[in-house]
Amino acid sequence: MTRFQFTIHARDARARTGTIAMQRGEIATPAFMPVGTAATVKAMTPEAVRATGADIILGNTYHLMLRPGAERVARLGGLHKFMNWRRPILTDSGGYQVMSLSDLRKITEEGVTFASHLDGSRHLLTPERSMEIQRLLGSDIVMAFDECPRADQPRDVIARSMEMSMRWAKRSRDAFDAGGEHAAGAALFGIQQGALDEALRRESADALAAVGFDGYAIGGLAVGEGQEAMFATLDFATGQLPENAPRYLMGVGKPDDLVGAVERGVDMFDCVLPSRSGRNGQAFTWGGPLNLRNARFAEDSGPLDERCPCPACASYSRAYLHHLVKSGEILGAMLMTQHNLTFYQQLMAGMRAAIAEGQFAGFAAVFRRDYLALSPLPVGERKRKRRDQEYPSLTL
RNA sequence: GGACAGGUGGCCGAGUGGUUAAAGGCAGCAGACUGUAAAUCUGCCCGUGUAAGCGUACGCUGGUUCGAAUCCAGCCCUGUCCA
Repeated sequence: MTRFQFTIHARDARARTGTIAMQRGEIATPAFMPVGTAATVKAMTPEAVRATGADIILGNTYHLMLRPGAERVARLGGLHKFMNWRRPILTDSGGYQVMSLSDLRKITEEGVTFASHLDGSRHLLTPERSMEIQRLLGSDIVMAFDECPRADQPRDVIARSMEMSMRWAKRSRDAFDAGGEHAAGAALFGIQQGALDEALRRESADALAAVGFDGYAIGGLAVGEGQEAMFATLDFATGQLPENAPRYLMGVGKPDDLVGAVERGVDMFDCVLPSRSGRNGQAFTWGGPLNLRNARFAEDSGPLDERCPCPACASYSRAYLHHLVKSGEILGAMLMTQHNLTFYQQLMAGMRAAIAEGQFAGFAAVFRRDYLALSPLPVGERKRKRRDQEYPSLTL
């Protein structure tokens, strides 16, 4: 029985492609993991999620703890059975909610007390309780409980936060290991912190390596610092982490973020963007993002993306999707999410193939040429220019 | 024919003498979204102008007033009810 095994098949400069083998299935890396916070990838059936090419999805400790409750999920046979996703599930520990719900929580060395965003009830999340919840859910990849701080904090705040997260990482390790049967079959990932600071990232990476984890996540990025700063951090952060374990960049990102991060040695990603943006009318394509609410799509009979194999592109026009999105129809959210998740998986598959063939640099260059355009114009100008090129007859 | 009620910006709808180019919602036009408090949020939305500003505007016409979407008169139109 395969508990957790990461095999690197090929390297191309700093990029790698490989396989994570687990009890519930294999994960091809670099991998993108759709986010299913509340035991559902919103607007998608699990069958449809799998059809996009996803090998693994996320669930969330904080949200499932509040509703329906980890103990209830356990009584119902675990998260996989509950939501009918039989492949691997990674559960975030609740660390992100320490930031995103910062108005509703209080942090101490012991842990974080949340006032539920649902009913105000108080819940103490500690490394130990987070491990217990993730065990009750039946998670395949358990994330250590951390504090994800905002990147714009002073260095000493970031340092203290990181140091506490490292103490919590050790507590997470100990609590996870006490998990008996679950611990024998699941994997535990530690999370590096330290914001944009190389020395703090180094310190964090060393602390995690000393404890020992199955995989290493890079946390605390894509929290408003901008792509340039994020890439500058990844330039040193991936190299600080163990070479033979998967590196997981949490919460990232936009398609061009993924390409740049894989280029810098990242193996795994998760992000709400393809699913949330899909619900909000934005489609990702090889030619860049499109806002399907825009009037220019009202009579565009072509598919979202010529090269996309998803059902939304095979059978429906931009005009129809424009109509569905403008009308607030549920089907619009479904088809847009289906497309975006498929596009993300196609992008990952393309990167994996390019790395295997030693052609990653060329792949990245072509991707950027089409997705971002060559022009060094500011984003707004660049978008306008691309639009003008793509739809000359509809330009106002 | 009569009695009530009412006619406000693309639509619905506040406003009953000055702080009103006129609340709010919808529609429309854009933008944002990165380990999901999100099928969400933000901006614009009479014309012209980069802007200050200027012009026009609350059914129509006239009147009262320093000042009218708001008060008065006549007319036109809509709804409900009675003949």
